[in-house]
Amino acid sequence: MGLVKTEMFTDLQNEIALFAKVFGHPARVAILEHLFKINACICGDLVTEIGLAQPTISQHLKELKHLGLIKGNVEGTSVCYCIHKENWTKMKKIMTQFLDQDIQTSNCC
Amino acid sequence: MGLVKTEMFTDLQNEIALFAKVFGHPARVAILEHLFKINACICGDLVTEIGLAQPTISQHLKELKHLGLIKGNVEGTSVCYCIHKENWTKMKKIMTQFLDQDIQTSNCC
DNA sequence: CTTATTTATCGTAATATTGCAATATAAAAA
DNA sequence: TTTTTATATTGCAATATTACGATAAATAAG
Repeated sequence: MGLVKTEMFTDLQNEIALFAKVFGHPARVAILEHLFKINACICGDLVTEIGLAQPTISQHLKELKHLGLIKGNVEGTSVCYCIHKENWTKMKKIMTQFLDQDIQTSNCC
Repeated sequence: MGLVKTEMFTDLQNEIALFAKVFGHPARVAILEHLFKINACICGDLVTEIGLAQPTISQHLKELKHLGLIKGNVEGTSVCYCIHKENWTKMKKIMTQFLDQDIQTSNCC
């Protein structure tokens, strides 16, 4: 099928999965790391920085933007992208809570 | 293509993406949450707990096990699964470092 | 040994993702 | 206005993922 049955899960579980999915590609990880490193917003430099074709980068940027993790600012012919701080912080809270679940002493294994 | 060009990225970027990808499905999020909640290891109860078919759950468990995040213990005809603590902690460190990148004041956006 | 029980594997259909060439769009420069 | 530059969109081929029925494998129970 290739079709996720989202209706079987809680909103939070689906939200965690959506955030995780967007981090599930190294190009998007690289894009985000670069946006963090180059504090000043970067546009098409990402195409040369990452090694992928321009349409591919554009598509990855679109997904990151769609989830609200980055924002883009049109500057002439180019577009300046940067991290959407508030949304990043919100996302971080959700993901950290998931990762930080208490590991108690287990009975088996 | 549907083919990720992993060779263009660092080992760390690929590792982050792999961990994130496994969290990118709500069923696997639900499985992990349940394993954390039910401290004692759980086997096929996951099939009834989550609503998916047995082969589907088995497949998701396999992926989690393959990444080392859970381990399974055979107990008679059933298998007891639980969180692999050490590996979970290692993973958490890597993911947290990624999520905790410093957000400096940006120039645009 | 035979039969249940539980989990894993195989095979396959439906859908999603990735990557890029070609092309469209939009704004700046000439 | 025409041309250049930068980015987005479209269309498509290759591959990956998801889900599950059928079935295998392995152990327990009778």
